[in-house]
Amino acid sequence: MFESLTERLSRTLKTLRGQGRLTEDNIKEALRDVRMALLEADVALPVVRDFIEHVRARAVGKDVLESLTPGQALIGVVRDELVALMGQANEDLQLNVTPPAVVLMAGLQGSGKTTTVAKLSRFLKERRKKTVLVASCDIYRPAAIDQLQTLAGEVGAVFFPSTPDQDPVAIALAAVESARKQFIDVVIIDTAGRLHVDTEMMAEIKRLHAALRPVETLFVVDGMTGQDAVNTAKAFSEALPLTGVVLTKADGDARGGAALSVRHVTGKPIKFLGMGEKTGALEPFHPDRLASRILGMGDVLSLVEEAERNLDRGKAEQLANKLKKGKSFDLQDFREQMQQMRQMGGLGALMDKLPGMSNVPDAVKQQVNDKEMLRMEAIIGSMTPLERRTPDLIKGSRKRRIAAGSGTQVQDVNRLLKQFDQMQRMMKKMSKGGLSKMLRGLGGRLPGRLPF
RNA sequence: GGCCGGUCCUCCCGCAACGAUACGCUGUGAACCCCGUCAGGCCCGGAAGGGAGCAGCGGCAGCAGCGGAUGCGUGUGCCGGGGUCGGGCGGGUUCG
Repeated sequence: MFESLTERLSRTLKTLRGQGRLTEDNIKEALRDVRMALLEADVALPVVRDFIEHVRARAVGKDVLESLTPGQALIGVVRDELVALMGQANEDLQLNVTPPAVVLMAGLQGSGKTTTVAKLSRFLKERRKKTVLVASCDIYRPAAIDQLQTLAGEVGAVFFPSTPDQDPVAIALAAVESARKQFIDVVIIDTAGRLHVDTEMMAEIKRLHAALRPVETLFVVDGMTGQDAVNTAKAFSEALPLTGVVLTKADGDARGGAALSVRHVTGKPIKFLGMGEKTGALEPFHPDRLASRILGMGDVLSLVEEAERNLDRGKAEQLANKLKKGKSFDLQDFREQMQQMRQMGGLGALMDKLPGMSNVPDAVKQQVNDKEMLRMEAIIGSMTPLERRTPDLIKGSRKRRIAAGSGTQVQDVNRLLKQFDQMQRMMKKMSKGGLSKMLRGLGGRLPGRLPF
């Protein structure tokens, strides 16, 4: 995400030269480039102007500490200002009210509202241990109700049924009532979306808001629409007391203008980022982390959190023990590691968060993309348990079978075996040289997995 | 010479024993050149949909162990019944 912005900024800041302290002169050019980068990223003009001004004010006269290049010093300032721009700290949902806490979702059609409802349900359920009830007030599009029902089943939320002939307000009130009776913690109300901001819809959502008095009113907006996203957010925030914004499709947004502008323009914090189609792909919005990420410094913090959450510690230890006993790392282990990696959102998400990855050429990134990994898993999946344990067994006719069964070529199987071989050798070395130390920090294993 | 009884040889029937088999159970099972279901991955399609199909799983063939009917077989049997040619032994009286 935000690749093009990241790329532009890091290039600019890296080339900054000068000595001793930052002066008006030596940062002037750099700031002009930063400004260009931001504008290209579709950040709203007033936002850019303010931002540059702030950076200039703070940067000028700032001493460059020893061992820092002026570029690094400026990065520090830019980073701080980015954080300030996006809202200091992560703003959590306010759920400490008499249950059920009502969350109202608003947004244009196609912004990903219904999906976000599902993602949010899952998020609340898995990470906050809340019970969730969802209801759709989108009476204009019956398919939306069905869609929500399906998604609710997937994420384990209670679905409150509604039909197109009901009044949205009636549905919403009934849903809240039902939740109260069932002692459900959170009620999420999905609303109708329109292609454009129109008064009728605004009236309806105002009615809903007045009737429900929701503790959270979240505005869902498609990050890829850039300036438009900011404008609609502004329109909504004037009509409704929004409590936060959810920026969806952030993974596909190379520029990031919306993420940077929304807060400044509307005064509302971004609370979540939607990072993909899967129901688990919702991240709390951390301005500081995102700022680091944008500047190509990576987001190791999120990465570690993610790892903590997704990696199976038991399995990791099992593997460690196995290796310690002198058993070799086999294809089964190889596969498990790949699966765990995919649970963390795949290589793409991983590399996005690792520092310095913006310097890795795209060609290399593509070489080890997620699709490739999926195929590798498929190849291993086509082997018998015996073959996974004893890869040496795999010769000509077996390779042919495996390739055919996994929809790949024999060369692909060969490549996988070769990669595995390298990995195995590495694991052996590691087990000799204090593997436990390596495994203590789970993060330590990650680089070892990259097959190049 | 004829008669009767055992015996030996031989034949038939039965019984038993053993063997092989049908079958049953349990385990194992062919990586693929076996079947079913086929995750993933693959293919065709704009899509809706189709299709091929590895692993797994469930089976089948195969293999091993256990049980084992009818029927079958047997250089089996201090077994039972019967037949017969002959050998030999014994009995005994009527007959020549």
